[in-house]
Amino acid sequence: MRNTPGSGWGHLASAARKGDFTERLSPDERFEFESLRTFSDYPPATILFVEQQAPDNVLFLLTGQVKLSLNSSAGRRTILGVACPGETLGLASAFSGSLYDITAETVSPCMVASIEREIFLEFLRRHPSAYVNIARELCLECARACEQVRRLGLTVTASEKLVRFLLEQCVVAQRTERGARLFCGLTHTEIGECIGVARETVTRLFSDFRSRELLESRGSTLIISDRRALETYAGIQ
Amino acid sequence: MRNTPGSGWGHLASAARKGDFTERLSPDERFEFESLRTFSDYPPATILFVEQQAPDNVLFLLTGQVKLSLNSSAGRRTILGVACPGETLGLASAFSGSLYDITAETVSPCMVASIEREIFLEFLRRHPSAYVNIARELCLECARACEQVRRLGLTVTASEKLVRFLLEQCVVAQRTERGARLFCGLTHTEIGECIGVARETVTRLFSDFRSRELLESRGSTLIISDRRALETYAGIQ
DNA sequence: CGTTAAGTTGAAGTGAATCAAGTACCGTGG
DNA sequence: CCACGGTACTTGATTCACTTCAACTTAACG
Repeated sequence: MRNTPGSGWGHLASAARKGDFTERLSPDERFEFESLRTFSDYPPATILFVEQQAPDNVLFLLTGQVKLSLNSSAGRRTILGVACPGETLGLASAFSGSLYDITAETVSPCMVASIEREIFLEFLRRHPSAYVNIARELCLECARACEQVRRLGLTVTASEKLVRFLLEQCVVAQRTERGARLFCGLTHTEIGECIGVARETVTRLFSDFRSRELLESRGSTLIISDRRALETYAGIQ
Repeated sequence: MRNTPGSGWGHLASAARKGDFTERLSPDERFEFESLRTFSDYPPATILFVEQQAPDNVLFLLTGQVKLSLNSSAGRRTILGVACPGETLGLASAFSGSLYDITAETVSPCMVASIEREIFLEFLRRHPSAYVNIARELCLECARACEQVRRLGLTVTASEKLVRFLLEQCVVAQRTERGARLFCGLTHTEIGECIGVARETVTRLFSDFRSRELLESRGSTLIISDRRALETYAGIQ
């Protein structure tokens, strides 16, 4: 289950997440907005910004996937999720001007549009209607953080955590005759960081699920034949 | 440590949190905005809205404290925090129109202003400048959720969780000659739900801390004489 | 083809949950 | 005034799910 660029849930989830800042701008506004942007390309595993850093720019992800995480000084980490093209990155901090509370790291090669914070705020002042988009994006950020609180705070056992996590991913899975088929480009370490359990526990749970024929996994591809069986095994409902 | 109405951290934290929706509205806008509101009074322990409920109204907390939590169908709960006067309640859901992802419950007697969602959105359409306030409030919601992810995901031991939680509260504590003095109107059960540990563990940790003279507690009042000692004991830094 | 990262599996240790029993406190009403 | 019920807090004993450590295999990549 290696971390092949572009193999994350990201590109699939984009349909569900669908952030797009230029939506609902008038053609004029959109033209002006786009003229303010500068573009950068980043290879995989590039840190775009880290916690405690001051936000100088507002970032818009155009292509690629970006891993959003919270890190402790003790080296612990929790992954909030993977941002998809169209999303803004760390907008809550960039807008409010407070230090970033998350870290953003590219997973695949990424193209990012960037606008200097002050210029962006100035644009907003001149075109308040663009705030609709800000608000929508901020709602997405809230929802993402809430999801993570759910994952970490409302689950008891490790298997429940993992099963819930997998079922969340199923909303973007392909339905096949064998069951829901989904592509997970995250390593066991990263899955562990998503749900707050140790790497080895993820491995053990996967092989446990496999031996009980609750799922099949080959490489980054998972096939969940019987959602219901998985749920009941993990003690959900 | 009983739950006396009005004795939560809420009224103290309000200085730090300071949400106020009418800020940065022109006098005219403010007048119109205020004319749209209807008012309600609620006794303590009233549920204002629950998860999965559709947001029909946008709520503004005028007086009192409101506990914000996430609940699982299995009866598990995690408390995000306590909203203070001036804050909007569940704005991310109310604005986006998606089902509430949190539950709001009054802690003390509360006065709440309410505007029908459609009317509120209409007001926004006519006065886009009011979006500044929306965005600011949404940033607060994001920050609160992120804090909770930190509490749940980036701490290892229960004592670390509790110490970090207490130190967070210290930002609004009174400095006395004996140390930081703070008022915590939450029960052990609720503290446990804040940091994700069992009620008994909270009790044990408090008595442990007390016996090591890391803090004093009488009723709802806590005195932390030596922050540094607490931190090192919990393995922080 | 060697080096590094990811995955796998076993054994051991432990922190915290759970269960259980008892105490302290508060308001109410006889 | 005291018995009563309810809630919160306290403490001990037990259990177990998960972490940690360690050794090893497998896969990726220059």
